[in-house]
Order: sequence, then structure tokens, then C-alpha cells
Amino acid sequence: MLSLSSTDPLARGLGGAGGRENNNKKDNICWSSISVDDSLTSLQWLQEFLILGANVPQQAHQQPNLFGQQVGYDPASPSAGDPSSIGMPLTMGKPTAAAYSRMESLPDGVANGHCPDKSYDMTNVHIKPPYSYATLICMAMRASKENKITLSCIYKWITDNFCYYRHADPTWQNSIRTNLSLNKYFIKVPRQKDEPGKGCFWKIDPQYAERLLSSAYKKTRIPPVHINPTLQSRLRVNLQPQPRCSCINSESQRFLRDFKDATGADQNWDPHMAEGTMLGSWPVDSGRGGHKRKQSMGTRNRASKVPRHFSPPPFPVDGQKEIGPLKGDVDWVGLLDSALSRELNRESVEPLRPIIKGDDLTVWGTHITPGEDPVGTADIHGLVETQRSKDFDEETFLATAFLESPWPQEEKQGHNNFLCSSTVDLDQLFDLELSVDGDTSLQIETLL
DNA sequence: TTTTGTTTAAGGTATA
DNA sequence: TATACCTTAAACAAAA
Repeated sequence: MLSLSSTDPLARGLGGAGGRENNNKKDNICWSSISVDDSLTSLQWLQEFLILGANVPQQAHQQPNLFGQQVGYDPASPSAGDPSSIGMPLTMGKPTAAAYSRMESLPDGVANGHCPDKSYDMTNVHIKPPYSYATLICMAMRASKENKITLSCIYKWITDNFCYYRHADPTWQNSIRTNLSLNKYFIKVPRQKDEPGKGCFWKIDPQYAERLLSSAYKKTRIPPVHINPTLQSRLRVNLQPQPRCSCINSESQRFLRDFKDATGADQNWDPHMAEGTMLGSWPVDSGRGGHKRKQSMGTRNRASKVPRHFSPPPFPVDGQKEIGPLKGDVDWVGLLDSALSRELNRESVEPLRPIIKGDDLTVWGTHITPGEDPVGTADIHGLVETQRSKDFDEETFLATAFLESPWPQEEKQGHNNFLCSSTVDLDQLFDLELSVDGDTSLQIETLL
């Protein structure tokens, strides 16, 4: 009955980019003059990218955000004409615990107990967010006030919150779809007959939602961060301090400082080293592979592929900062309370109508035939718990719990598509994560 | 025609 | 070295 197999949807379904629509949309991507080496193992383009990034003049189409940073857009970029992407409120985010755990360690302990790349900048269009696609989907779902979300809204949420995907080759959307189909965390909810629109809704399987909540905060992890030694030296040369905060106005600086003080973030963190870490350490993403793919993928067209960690600038580099205001204040207790209770409460109000794929379910590689006692299913859940799932649980929960509390404007809207305009402050979310072993954890445990 | 959803195959990395 | 995990790519079908 129990069978852990490599065909586990989770294992297979966290993928990235690809698909036929790639061909349809490639032309929308405005690549810079940088030529991308077919071999992703080549760092030549990275060097060019770093050099280019330091010299690109500021462009028009810029607007300040809350932090006073200039927001730049490439008129030719896919989202340039998308009002939702202009002035998009964006906040800095942090990679997940699971992602941290898979990073290499920085030899000199730069992080000092803090995760260097917790500073992952959601506005960075060059570095792929260190969140798995499954996590991104979960984030989007959690951000939804409704307990279901359409594919298009998932796209929208991701592009709204991660500049990388806003400008990246849209093939990542194929991976999102693949993930939704293969990942057992996600279940499909068909539209009502009177609900117009395309496609089904998707939601987090309440079974896993519950487990996500119950398993959260049980483990503290000080992520090892390691920089590739070879690149480290190169990056020390190439990575000059970037003017990422140079244009922040005083009010915004105070806001940011207060926020960081409150959350205890970034106290021992060197942003430049952190960026170097992000660039230099190979396994930055929550996954483990795919970013040093060989040409042996056959005849596949590699030219348009977006490197996992280093994306050639699709538009002038100074347009990489697209930060907007944070939305609302954060009531941590309320957030957590909401996060911990909502998913469970939902199910008592709105029964699920999941679509079972095929004749059986697969739970962590365990096939469950229809008609089996649900209790037995739950037992199986317990039996087949793996570290992998814990990582994902933590990653997902920590990355999404924060999103549970709707923003004020979303409450006003109160309809399914609010998510299409919602953004979140993942920075806060991951600051929460960092506080797990501190006082916050006690509060969380109390809530639990 | 485009979007959405499913499925298969294969490569890279981490780990036991 | 084998295996697991994750990512990427692509083909195809169905629906809007």
C-alpha cells in the first residue's frame, strides 16, 4: 500500500518553465543586447551582466515608491503596458527556510545566524526568487481572500509580487500549470455553472493546509549559506555596492528601520555579501537542479531559457527596482490567528469539491484507492511524512501565513479577483520566520 | 486562437 | 553510485 515513488507529484511537479506557449510569447520579451551563452554553466554573461548593471543610466518610466526608490520600466517589456505592473506595490521578500536549507554555507559566516538571502529582493528582475513554484502557488492561494484562485490570478499574483517573473520568459507559467496538476497540495475546484470565466479554481488541499499549520514552527533552522569559492572572489570584484537604498527618502528609511527593528531583521547582514551569495552559490533556489543544464537537452531551444538564478537583463538594469508601498499595517497576532484558523474554518463552511485525478489519490507517493477510510488516509499521512514535506510545509506556511490577512482594499472589494491586485510584504513574513526561535515562537505556540 | 490542464521525459544536484 | 528531489521542456487535448 505504501509506496514512495519518484513519480510523486510533488517531486515532479515543482517545475519551472517550458511549454508551447513559450513559442507564442517569446517575442514579447525584450532582451538586452547581452548574448546569452547557450551553456548556462558559462559565467561570461554574468560578468557582462554585472558590468552592464553598474553602468546603465536611469531611464524614463520611473516612479518613486514608498521607499523613494525609482521604479523603472522598459516600455518594451511584457508588462510595460500592463497597468497592474506599473507602480506595482512591491516589497522585498526573503527566501524560504527550505530554500535556505539547501544553500551552501558562506565560509566566513556572513549570515551570523541570519539568512543572507532573506533579503531577496522581490523587485530584482535578475535573480529568480528562491521559492519553488509550489510555494509561489501556495502564496498566491494564501493571499487570496477566497479559498480558491484561478490560474490567471496565480499568474497575476506572482508577477505582481516578483519582478523577476514579470520580465522573465513566460514559460514559467507552464511550470505553474504543471505544478498545479501534479502537486497533490493543490486541488481543482470546478466553476459553478453560473460562474463565467475560463478554467477551474484551484485551492490548497485542506488536508495539507491543516498539516501545514500543525507542523509549522516546530523547527528552527539556521540556514547554512555558502558561496561558491570561485565566484566569491569574482563577485567581490564585480559586486560594487549598488545604489539600492541610496535614493530612499528619510521617511521611508525611518519606516524601513522601524520595521526591521521590530522584526529583528538584517541586523547582522551585509546586503552586498548577501547578493554575492545569491549570485555565487549554485543552489540558491528551493530546488536542487536545473540551472546548470547541459546542452544535451537535445534540440531544445535554449536561447530563450531563463537561468534559474541569473537572468540576463530583459531590459536596462536600472529598471530592476520596482518597489511600491507596503499595504497596511501588520497585526502579527491577528495575522497568525487568521492564518492558523482560516483554512480549517473554511472547510466547515464550504465543502470541497475536489476533482480526483484518475481513480486514486497519491499522498506522498502513497496511492489511496477510493472508498478507503479517510481516517486511514490520515494515518498514511502521518506514516509517510518526510523531511521533504516538512521543508515544504515550513516553506509554504511561513511564506503564506502572513498572507492570510486581507489588505483593507481587498476587504472592500470582497470578490474573487481581489488577488489580481494584491501584493504582500514577504519581507515581514520571513522576518517572522527568523523570529521563530525567539519570543515570537512562544506567541505562536500560544496561538496554536 | 488562446488559455488551461494533463502527461511524459529528461537533466542537474543533493544525499544516503 | 544509486536514489530522491526538483526543474525544465514539450506535446497534446479540452475549453473558452
